[in-house]
Amino acid sequence: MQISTKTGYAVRALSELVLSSDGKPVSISEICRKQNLPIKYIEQLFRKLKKKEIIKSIHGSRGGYLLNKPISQVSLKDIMHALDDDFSNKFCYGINAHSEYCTGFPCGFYELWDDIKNFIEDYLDSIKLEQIISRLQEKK
Amino acid sequence: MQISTKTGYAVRALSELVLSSDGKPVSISEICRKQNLPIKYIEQLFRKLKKKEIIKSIHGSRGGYLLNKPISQVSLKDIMHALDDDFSNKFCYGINAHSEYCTGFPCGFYELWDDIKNFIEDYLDSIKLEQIISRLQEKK
DNA sequence: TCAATTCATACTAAATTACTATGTTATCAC
DNA sequence: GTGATAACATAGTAATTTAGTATGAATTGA
Repeated sequence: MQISTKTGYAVRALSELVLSSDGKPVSISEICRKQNLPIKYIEQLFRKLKKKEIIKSIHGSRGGYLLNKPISQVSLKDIMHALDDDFSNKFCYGINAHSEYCTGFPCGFYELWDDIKNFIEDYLDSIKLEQIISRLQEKK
Repeated sequence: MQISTKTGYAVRALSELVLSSDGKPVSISEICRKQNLPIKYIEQLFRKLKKKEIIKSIHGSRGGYLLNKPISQVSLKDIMHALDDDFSNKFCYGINAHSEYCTGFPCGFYELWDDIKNFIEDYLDSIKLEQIISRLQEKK
């Protein structure tokens, strides 16, 4: 029950993308230089974010990435889902299905875990990149 | 960002403890037989729960465990904290402190992660063993 | 043509997780 | 007082996950 380093990196990288972009694509190397992040790892994360259409890319020299949606329409939930393919499934069913110690599905606790998952996902979905960035700017 | 198997096991075991106890201590072997859980693993978890005074134990033959608080005063947060020593610290600071890719503490994102941690912890603290057990009984 | 970029896959070291193994100690029933 | 049944304690371990690195190919602008 914690935010992963991966999610933390993606949020830092996406924020930097937004702040550095003035309509032109921003390269991963620029983002990683400014935010002190591992280039090859962020490349992987950005490809996943692109697959989910959170960002788009431009190939070649002077290429890079651009946000594909308004910052008010990209949530922490979106980002986490993009990075972790079966985010939702893992939440309960992944707890102990396939284990000999699982008492079958759905067990008596299923709805509990499902409610928790939904509550937390709704909350994470309410946190948009827009807010994250304006928090950063307030601090300056 | 998911509930661990460990937490799942502890909730199952504690619920079984409450349901099986009529004032007398319930042994781990009985709990694990009824709930299909690994005895030696649950022993470890119960020792941690005892250290945090969620349960108490009685040694020897006919011994076992008893809840140490009313079911209305044991929350999911309490259980998770008992099982995972530095639950809170891990949440943000553990994201990437000590990593060469951490930009220092507190970084511009610290308050974001901290707010998320607090929100989720408050929510988990609102879920009491009492509710968990009454959910189980509704289903019967 | 070259440099800068994204794209793709495979590999890997370290940490974590979910256990098992091997005991010791305490208490009750007989 | 002996044996069974418990909790208590620590060490080990196999599988998985995490957070990367390595090595390259494909694409495009200057």
